[in-house]
Amino acid sequence: METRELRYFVAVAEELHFGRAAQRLGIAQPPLSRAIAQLERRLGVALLERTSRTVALTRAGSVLLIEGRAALDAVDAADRRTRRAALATTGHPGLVLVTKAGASGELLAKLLDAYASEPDAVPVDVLLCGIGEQERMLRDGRADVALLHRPFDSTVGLDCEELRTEGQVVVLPAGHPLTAQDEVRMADVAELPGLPPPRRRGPDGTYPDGPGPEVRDTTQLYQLIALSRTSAILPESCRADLRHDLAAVPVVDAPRVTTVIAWPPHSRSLALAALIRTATRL
Amino acid sequence: METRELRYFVAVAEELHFGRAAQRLGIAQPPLSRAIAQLERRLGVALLERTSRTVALTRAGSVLLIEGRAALDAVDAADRRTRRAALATTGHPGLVLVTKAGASGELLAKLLDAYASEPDAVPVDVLLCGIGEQERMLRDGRADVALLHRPFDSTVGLDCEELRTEGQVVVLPAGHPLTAQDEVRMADVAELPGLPPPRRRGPDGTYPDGPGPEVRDTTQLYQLIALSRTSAILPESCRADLRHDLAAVPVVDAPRVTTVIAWPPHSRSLALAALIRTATRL
DNA sequence: CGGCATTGATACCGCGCGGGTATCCATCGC
DNA sequence: GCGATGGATACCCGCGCGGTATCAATGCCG
Repeated sequence: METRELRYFVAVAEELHFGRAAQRLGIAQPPLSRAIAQLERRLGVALLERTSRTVALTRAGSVLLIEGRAALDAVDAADRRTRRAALATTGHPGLVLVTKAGASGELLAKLLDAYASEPDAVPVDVLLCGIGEQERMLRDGRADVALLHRPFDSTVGLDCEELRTEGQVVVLPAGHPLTAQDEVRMADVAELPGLPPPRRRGPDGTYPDGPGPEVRDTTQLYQLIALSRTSAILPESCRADLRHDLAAVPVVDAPRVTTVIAWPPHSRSLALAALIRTATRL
Repeated sequence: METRELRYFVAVAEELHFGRAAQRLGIAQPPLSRAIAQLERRLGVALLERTSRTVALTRAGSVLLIEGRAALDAVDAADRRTRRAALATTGHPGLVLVTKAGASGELLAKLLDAYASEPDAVPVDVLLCGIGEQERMLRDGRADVALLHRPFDSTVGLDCEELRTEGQVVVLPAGHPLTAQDEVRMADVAELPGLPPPRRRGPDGTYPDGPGPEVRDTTQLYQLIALSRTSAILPESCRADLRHDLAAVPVVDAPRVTTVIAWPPHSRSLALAALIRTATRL
């Protein structure tokens, strides 16, 4: 099976439309039809149900969609990491660390500081990305290592080490009545009048339904809280860089959040190993 | 990057010889030289150092060897799992479970029994393989789920659940002086005169150096112990199916062994989920 | 119920690329 | 210095990928 065939199939399976898929791939529709037919012939498996008006996935097709995406990510990762390894010999870049924008700020700063003072440290690029994108970044080679937060992020298919766990706080507009208390419980903040919980983008790029505002990153979130449009439950370390017009109150019975450092399972890079060692010794 | 190019490169990188690699791939040597040159040109990266007498990997080449193998495994997995999914609709096979030959016998039997009596169970093929091969089987799609034993097997890059932990025993020829004791310590069995520890095949297919015999599976091992050529430290559950001419003595300070059920991280199969649920409830 | 738009499949064509053979050139061993 | 070894180069052929034109089946509309 060639990656070209996989790319073609994934495009059709995602669009469920040969014309649009062909457009997305930058080829004409007939060669695409032919390529899919040939793939099915070679596999000896029907992947799509076509009714000349509509296209649907068979059971085998769904399997190939999932597995094919993973395989394409692995190929992309091979490409990117090879290119980066070549640059590394000639000098500059080193590791790419990815984390959620606006999370674990001081932990990250401490880690980068400690690592930079190691004898054979290499430059570390920091990449900030949206919620749930880190795993993909690691899998397709855009990043080498990530800071994740359990239980929010899944560490499925990754190697990881725990760095620390912390409680959570509810972040409210300064002056909100609840800020007078020194602690609250989940029940107290589950349904705050006028402050519905924000809706975050899911892994599929869509937002769940509900009354709260859609948020993409922490800056947006803070601004919306300052405007009294929403509230949020966040790890207590967020207090370190909270805006002056926000206040945080510990939520004693919120699930504890574990910050982990995670990396793709087969990495053999010495620089990565040193960074991880530094992180676990913090 | 096409899988054909990856296969070609991996062959050359493993053989470090264009002629032999071409032979292995079933093509002539010149097209192979060209394909590698083209791959290097497209990546913009030197992968091999050629000196017209010898071939060596560059740093980038080593990265591509590791990452490329993983990517090819992922593509193979997509192929195999798709084929199997198609068969599943028409009837017979279901899940493939892989474990080390001769380990966790009764646990496996209990698991298969319990699962078979579930309402919507599918047939489970059991595959036995050598030490350290299971991870590869899961990654390239030859198996769906495995029983592994920590700390011996690595669960890197896999999802898993712990099933049970147990102590270890030293297995000796019946009548050996130590079998008179009801327990021993690691120090007592570290260097048994005349019974050097067996040498097991490593992940790269080679055996470490040392005085002990090479063993590939448990049957061989038992036979060699019965012949007083070696001894072994094994999980205590091995006592259930020990030959009559062997004896086991608990080793009180040996590391405890954890049996885990492991599967590739992105599986979405309902049958697999049911099997795992059954396993964790045992 | 007939015309039209939509959408996937088929027919056919041209060229680029992968693979083959023959050969060259550099290096090593004697 | 000569042959053997091993990778690169030159050249040719045929398959296969991608393109255009067209067909065929289905759903929508009047």
